[in-house]
Amino acid sequence: MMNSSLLLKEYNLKVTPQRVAIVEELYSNGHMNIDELYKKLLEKFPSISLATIYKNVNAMVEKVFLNEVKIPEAKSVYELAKEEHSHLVCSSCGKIEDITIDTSVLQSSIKEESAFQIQNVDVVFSGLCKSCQK
Amino acid sequence: MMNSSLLLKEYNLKVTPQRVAIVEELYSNGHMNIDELYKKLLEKFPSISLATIYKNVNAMVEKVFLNEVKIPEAKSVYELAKEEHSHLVCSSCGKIEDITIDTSVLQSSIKEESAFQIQNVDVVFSGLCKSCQK
DNA sequence: CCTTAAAGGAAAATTATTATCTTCTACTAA
DNA sequence: TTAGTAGAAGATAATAATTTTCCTTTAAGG
Repeated sequence: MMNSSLLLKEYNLKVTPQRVAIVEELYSNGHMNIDELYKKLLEKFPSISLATIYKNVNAMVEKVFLNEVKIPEAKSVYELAKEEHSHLVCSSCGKIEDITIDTSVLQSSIKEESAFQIQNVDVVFSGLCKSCQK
Repeated sequence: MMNSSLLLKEYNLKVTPQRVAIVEELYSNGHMNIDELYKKLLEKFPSISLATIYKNVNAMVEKVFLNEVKIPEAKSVYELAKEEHSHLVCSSCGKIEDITIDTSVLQSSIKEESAFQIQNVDVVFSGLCKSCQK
């Protein structure tokens, strides 16, 4: 269970039923693209507009309440912001999982090779999930 | 210097002046998005169509002659396929650099945490390039 | 050369995203 | 509580991005 309204308020987002639904969908599904969100919300709000999805997702990404995750050969998905983590994507069924890995190892190797001042690391693993391995 | 024609042939892509130009632009610029490619090629081929860029880039990606690189908060860029490597992106000026890192460290930590069978890892570092640090 | 499969270009068709406008609703301050 | 208001929703149009179609041209092999 989660308190979506409270969360939205903390991020200075006005609480509306549509926004609450977006948050709850993402909470229970983990990662969804625009289309999936739209189709899901249509069930609850038969007259919801796709523009509403776009506007809200964009607003939430602005506030860093949601993160956009870019996946190789697939549409971007969105997730509720949380501690830093990486992603596992099944190249067969598309399933996405979170995984926590230690990226500090990488950071240090960068320092030696490049003059970049690193602020962030995005890691996406592609492979086969358990059920697609068979 | 490089032999674009030969390369194209090796990938079973018919050699046309437009394709040669795409390869040579990518060879000298490293990473370009569709728009940048289009604008550059327009200089050489004033009547080139944007569809030609799309069709060729897609064809080359299919043949795994080009790779699409998805960058956070930016358009995808394309690069000539080569040994596995990661990317550094300057969040200020957009500059993109290649970097070789050892991702095997990550792979092993996955094995412990997840049932995924990893095939590939994409890593994108975001930060400030040397000249944007000042 | 000649033939042919495939590429280029123009334009149309799709798809994705954003903007505009009106109506409605969540929040604030009296 | 209620009235006022900023901002959200919905409908629709507009714009942008990408793909497809169709016809003409061209690269490559015989």
